[in-house]
Amino acid sequence: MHLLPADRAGHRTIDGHRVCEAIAGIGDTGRVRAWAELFGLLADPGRLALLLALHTTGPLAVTDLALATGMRDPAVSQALRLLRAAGVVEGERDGRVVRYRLTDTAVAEVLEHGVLGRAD
Amino acid sequence: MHLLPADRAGHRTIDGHRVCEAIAGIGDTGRVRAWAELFGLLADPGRLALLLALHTTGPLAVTDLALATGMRDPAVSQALRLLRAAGVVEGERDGRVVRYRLTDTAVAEVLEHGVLGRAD
DNA sequence: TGCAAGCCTGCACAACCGCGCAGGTGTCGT
DNA sequence: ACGACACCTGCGCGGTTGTGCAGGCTTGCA
Repeated sequence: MHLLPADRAGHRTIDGHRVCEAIAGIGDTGRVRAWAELFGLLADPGRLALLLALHTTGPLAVTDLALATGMRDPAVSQALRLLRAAGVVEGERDGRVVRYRLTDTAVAEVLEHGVLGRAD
Repeated sequence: MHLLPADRAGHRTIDGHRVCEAIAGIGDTGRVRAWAELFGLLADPGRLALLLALHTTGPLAVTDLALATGMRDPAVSQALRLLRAAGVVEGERDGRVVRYRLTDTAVAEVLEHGVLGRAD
């Protein structure tokens, strides 16, 4: 198991074999980056509150989201823009109202297993 | 169910009842903040790789972590400092080597249910 | 048709973050 | 005791991010 990329070959190691094991555990760099980006979307209290609201009560309008979270509507709009660009939420127009809903199952599961359903 | 905080009472709403439902779904603001902070720790590719390595292969030294992730040791040190301040990892000294291990069960579960054990 | 509501955008500001480099401290081997 | 090693810290830089304000656009209602 020589998973060590060649660009870092001439270095001392403490445990040696464990390094390869760790590299295997880290896995594909692209996947790590993708997940880091996803976690970054959850790293803002405003966005996290929005996603929680959308996850628990389904489609919601921007104004109601602003009211529920205490944010101003431009902030909500901007947050939803990011989330929409990431494919996490989708908005559907109904007259002059746009209702957003959560579309990403990975985010939904992280919310469910993570922040909800936990005593601590 | 009038969960709407008094500071935002004189506003129009689209759905009304759903707003209270959403507020209930969001829950305690402090908890949301705490989780957002936790997700923020996972939002960096370097830190996420470190945590994955620690989670899959157990205690690891700084040098080995730097080798496994491709980061330089000051970067690893700084990342571990943040994680240690947050109570996510702990370091144990063994001579001039410090081996770190994952101590936060919430982070471990998010890693397990989230980035690992998933086909997409 | 005119007005208000709902939503989006641009701009400018401040704050934060991650990184690399250089240098410091404590520990082990000789 | 001396040098090498493992780890940590301070400093400064560049890039990114969240936010507020002001204004524009589309839609519904009177």
